[in-house]
Amino acid sequence: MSLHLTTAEVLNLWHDVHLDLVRDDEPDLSARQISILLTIYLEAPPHTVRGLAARLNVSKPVITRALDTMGKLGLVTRRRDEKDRRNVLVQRTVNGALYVERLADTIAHRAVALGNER
Amino acid sequence: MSLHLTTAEVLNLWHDVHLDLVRDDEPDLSARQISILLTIYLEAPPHTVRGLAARLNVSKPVITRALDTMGKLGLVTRRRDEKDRRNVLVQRTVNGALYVERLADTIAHRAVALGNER
DNA sequence: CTTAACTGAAACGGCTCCGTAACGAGTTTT
DNA sequence: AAAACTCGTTACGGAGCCGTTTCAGTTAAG
Repeated sequence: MSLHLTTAEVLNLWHDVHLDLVRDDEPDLSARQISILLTIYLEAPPHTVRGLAARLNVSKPVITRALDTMGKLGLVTRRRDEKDRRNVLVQRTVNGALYVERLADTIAHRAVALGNER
Repeated sequence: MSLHLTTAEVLNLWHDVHLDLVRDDEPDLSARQISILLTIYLEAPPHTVRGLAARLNVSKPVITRALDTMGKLGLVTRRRDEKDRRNVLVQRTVNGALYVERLADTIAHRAVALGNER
């Protein structure tokens, strides 16, 4: 996939993808959860609670709770850092990778559809 | 703005924009609210509760509540349809238009930043 | 004119998330 | 060894959103 996109088209892309996300049966993640998930899957590890909180400019409990929720959904896992046992390392999972991949597919599909309209 | 975007870059765009949305002080809209808002501002009127519910594949109370919330935020307004007083017509506001415009700016800015990385 | 159909809103109980403050475990400092 | 510090979690009251059901107002059909 490789596309030209204008400002108006990017807004349409935002609209279309959100429409798809709402329409499917999967639970909608909040903006914060999406940010956390994509940070974990797109940026280089290690990822700690404190680091994620600073990166998103939110409090640590927000991260803890989001990890709780996404952990139940199987999207991420936590593990103690043996080097410094105060830290918790947030790790990727197969399910999480699949989720991100599906999101990418949804976006790509909608982007291509937009491109074809012209 | 006019850019080439690969699949991986679109995913990064999703990440970056959500990061911006989380970091600013404005209240984060849910995926459903975003869908409703953009449907109202991008698609041709008239927009009714029933129509929006069908378009998003959700129940009518979901729309009613989202309109309540976004109404308080000044993003949309409701008005009775005088032709058929059962209907409620959802209308755009100046504040809502500004919100959508700012969203477009955020996306565009991040997209351009992505393009410059290459 | 009465009845049926349709629209959007309100009511209810349940679940999630929020922000703040406190806490236990682990580490570093003195 | 004790104090100070750091990290992530838990506790608490409050707010928002959810799905379902119920309702009042309006229109169309018999």
